[in-house]
Amino acid sequence: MLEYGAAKSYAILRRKDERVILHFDYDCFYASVFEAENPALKSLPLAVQQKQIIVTCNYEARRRGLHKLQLITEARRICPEAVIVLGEDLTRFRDASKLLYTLLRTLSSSERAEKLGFDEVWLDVTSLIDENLTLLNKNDLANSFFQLSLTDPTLGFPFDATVYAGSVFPKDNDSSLADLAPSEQTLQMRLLLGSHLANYLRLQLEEQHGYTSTVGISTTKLVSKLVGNLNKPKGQTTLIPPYEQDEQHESNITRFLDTHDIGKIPGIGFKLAQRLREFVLNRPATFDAGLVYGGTKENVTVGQVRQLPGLSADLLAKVLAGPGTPHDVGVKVLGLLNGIDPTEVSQARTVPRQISIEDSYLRLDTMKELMEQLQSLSARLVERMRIDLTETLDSSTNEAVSTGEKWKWLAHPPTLRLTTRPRAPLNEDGTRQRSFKRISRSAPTPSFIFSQTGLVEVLAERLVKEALLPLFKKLHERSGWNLSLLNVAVTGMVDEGKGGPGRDIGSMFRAAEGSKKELDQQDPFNACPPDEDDLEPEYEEALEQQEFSTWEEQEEDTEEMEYRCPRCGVPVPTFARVAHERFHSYK
DNA sequence: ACGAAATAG
DNA sequence: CGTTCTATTTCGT
Repeated sequence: MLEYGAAKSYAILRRKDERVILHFDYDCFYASVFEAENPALKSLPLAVQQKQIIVTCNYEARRRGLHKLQLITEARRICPEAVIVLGEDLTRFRDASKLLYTLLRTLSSSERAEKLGFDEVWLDVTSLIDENLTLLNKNDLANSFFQLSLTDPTLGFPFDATVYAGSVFPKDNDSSLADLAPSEQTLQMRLLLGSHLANYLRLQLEEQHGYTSTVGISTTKLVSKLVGNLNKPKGQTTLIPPYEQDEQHESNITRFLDTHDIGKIPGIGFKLAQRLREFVLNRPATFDAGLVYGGTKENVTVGQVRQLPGLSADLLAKVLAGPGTPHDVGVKVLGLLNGIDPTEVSQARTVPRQISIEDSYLRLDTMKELMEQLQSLSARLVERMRIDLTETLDSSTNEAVSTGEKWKWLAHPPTLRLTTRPRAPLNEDGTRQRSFKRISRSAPTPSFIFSQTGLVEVLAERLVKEALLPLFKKLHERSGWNLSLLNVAVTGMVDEGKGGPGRDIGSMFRAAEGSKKELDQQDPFNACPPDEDDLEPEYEEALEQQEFSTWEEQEEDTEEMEYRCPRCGVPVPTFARVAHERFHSYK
């Protein structure tokens, strides 16, 4: 954790490129979901509509002049033969997103798999890459085999380790491997392995579920996400070394980032970009309204900011200061400009942190209409909670029989929140404020909404009366409200039944991929494996799930062939492999 | 803990 | 660029 050299008032940035991170972006995701449901659509121009706009369209439609955020009327005029489907119900997208995410997480055995929206996933595949680095036969790199599993050496794919899979940046790569410093050569090999893993995973997404994707491969979330954009759709790009700048080489990271508009950098949003542009251009804020699609705008690049004389974290902190700005923006942004991003790919969660349902209105100013809308939003919220926060109980288990319950809550959100956006709030003096800001109030979540017997509609009605109306009164004590938005949310969910390591399927994978160094330091003479009776109850469930999710691809191999643990050499029967791995992973 | 703000798809 | 409907993180209190 030494990305930033320690210093009081200024920070010295240091590269740290010890990870391999893949960033997946599913191509025109919404359109692909409809194509997966109905493959006949693949050859047709297909667009997905929400309200009055095309939110995305397939590449056949793009060839005919359709594009994102296009008005339906315009789309119809330009391409009357286009198939336009409604995509306002997000359920199918949420389901497809989960399916693909599960495949990526399972195949890469990655503890760290982070979703952004429905169509992006980061994988930190460092452990898997480093394992495979040690398995390479340097005398026959062209005929390498990438092992996806520590326990099953046959699970994986052959590949040619003398070349990258897919595209690289920079293309005109003139520096040969031998020119690079040893650390850069290692990085080169790790990224090369990453490119082949990415290629394999893209193939699996397409073969198993029919989705094409675009991938970026590098050492940080920042760069992996940006570099993927160079070859889309259905492509992948690896940002190749050198990453570190020295006398002979310019850093490819800097070379790549410097041409980007400042606002294109993830983490530099609208506000920060505006302040940076203003600072570089040395003139008051530039307007940002009224731009036509594809129109020009003030272009300030990462390179322009990065190369400003006297630039420091302190200077950036002063430039970027404002209400709500994080205190470490200076260091963070200076890092981003230099392609340094220590942000970890976060662990897979079993439940989201919050669920919210909202709707917007042209006018909402009567109590009757308010009650109806709160009722509708509440019902949708309870439905979503039952989908996203529960796990269906197997009717054959004891638990279901003893409790008579149909499902188990995976989380109990402690907080209920009501948010509104007043359209023209009336002050005491009768003047009008123009604001699109949201205001909210929250309260403890009433426990009755976790009822398994209550009808959604009934629970929703009670939620409105007992919890939401009091919150609404807190928000709008004075009369004369007129709302343009209502939002009802439950927040603060934490993964339950996940008290410590080894208590969920995710950490089983994590354990199985734990760092090689640690595993090698285990005492090889320890007795193993432990009796199944000694395992925690969660083990059985985890074993079943793991078998299902990682071993189902094997077509044969149902024979009892003897398998010896690669760590300690003891024979381990198939059914006990997970337990055995676990034994090694925890001291 | 609560409410707002910033960022992102 | 905007908007809509989300979701996450972080700030100040």
